[in-house]
Amino acid sequence: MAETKTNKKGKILIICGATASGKSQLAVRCASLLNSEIISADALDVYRGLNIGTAKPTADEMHGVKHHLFDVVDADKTFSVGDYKELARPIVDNLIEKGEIPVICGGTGFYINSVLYDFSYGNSAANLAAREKYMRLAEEQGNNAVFEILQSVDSETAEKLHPNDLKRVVRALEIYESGTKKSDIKDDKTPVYDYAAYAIDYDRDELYARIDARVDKMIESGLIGEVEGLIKSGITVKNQSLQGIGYKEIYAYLNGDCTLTDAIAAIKLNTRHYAKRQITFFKKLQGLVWLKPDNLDALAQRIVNNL
RNA sequence: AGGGGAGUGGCUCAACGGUAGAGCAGCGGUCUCCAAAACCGCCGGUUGCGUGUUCGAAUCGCGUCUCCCCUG
Repeated sequence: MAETKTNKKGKILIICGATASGKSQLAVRCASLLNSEIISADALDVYRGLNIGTAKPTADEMHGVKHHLFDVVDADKTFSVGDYKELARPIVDNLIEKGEIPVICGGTGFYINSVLYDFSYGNSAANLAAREKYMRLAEEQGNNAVFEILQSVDSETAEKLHPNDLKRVVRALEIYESGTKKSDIKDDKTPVYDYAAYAIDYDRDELYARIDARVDKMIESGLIGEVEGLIKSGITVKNQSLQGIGYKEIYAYLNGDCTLTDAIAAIKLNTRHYAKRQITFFKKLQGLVWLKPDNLDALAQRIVNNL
């Protein structure tokens, strides 16, 4: 008998934070020291063919550490948290079973949460038909019309949402149509794993400067060609993959909607906004330690020693 | 040098006699299957400078500085 009282499944290391803060490099060093593997938690790294714009680590930068969840779907496919959770959990569990400490590294907090917690996400997968129906209604009669429907079927959820937050209002309706109410969900908010989480905390100015520099480097490295290639293979802005920062702007440029200068400026700006949202999101992660920038090897050593 | 136009929050612009509005940027936040997405909120100007007219000027006059265009 003597099952340990803890209900946690094991220990994992999370390296998260804003884009361009050095997560990937730090994670590789940690995984190296731990002799473990990295699981990416990034909404765009999962796509094949998106390399430069996503700043995916090169084989060289991986230092022989095994990386998971890169290039697992084609660029014309849709992908969402549910898919992510389904792919990530088994990998994490396998590593734990082997006695290793999996290193989850990424900037998509929403995805990280999906492995950390047992959220049920409304107990219903995306219902495209319903989604389309309500989106059309919103277009024809306005956001409020859709919001009012939600108020009538699930007022509790409606109270928490702003009428203009169409995506969530529609999703709540989608859940309602599947037979449950979003407000009926009572998920346990206890982490499934025992975890340690770190992020590198650059001063805002410095982070923004790093972002600008990285965007310029992406252009130099051939981001435009990468987007051209995707377009040639039939990918369009309608595909999630091309809606990523760096991709949609270059697409607009190639489409003649703006100058290259404008496109580059837009990529930088959107990336800064994105970084800010990431920081806001991660502030909610319990126990996250914000590290002051330092030599990455030293930081990794400290992190590992504290595990 | 002469003629014309413009100077308003970090940027682009609105108000054209009744004590200055907006978009963008910036900052904060939300987030349970599109999350590199979507959404919400907040701060910030006394209007180049000086002077005059007026009960009252960003708005009118004069002077001055700066910028742009045209002519030479």
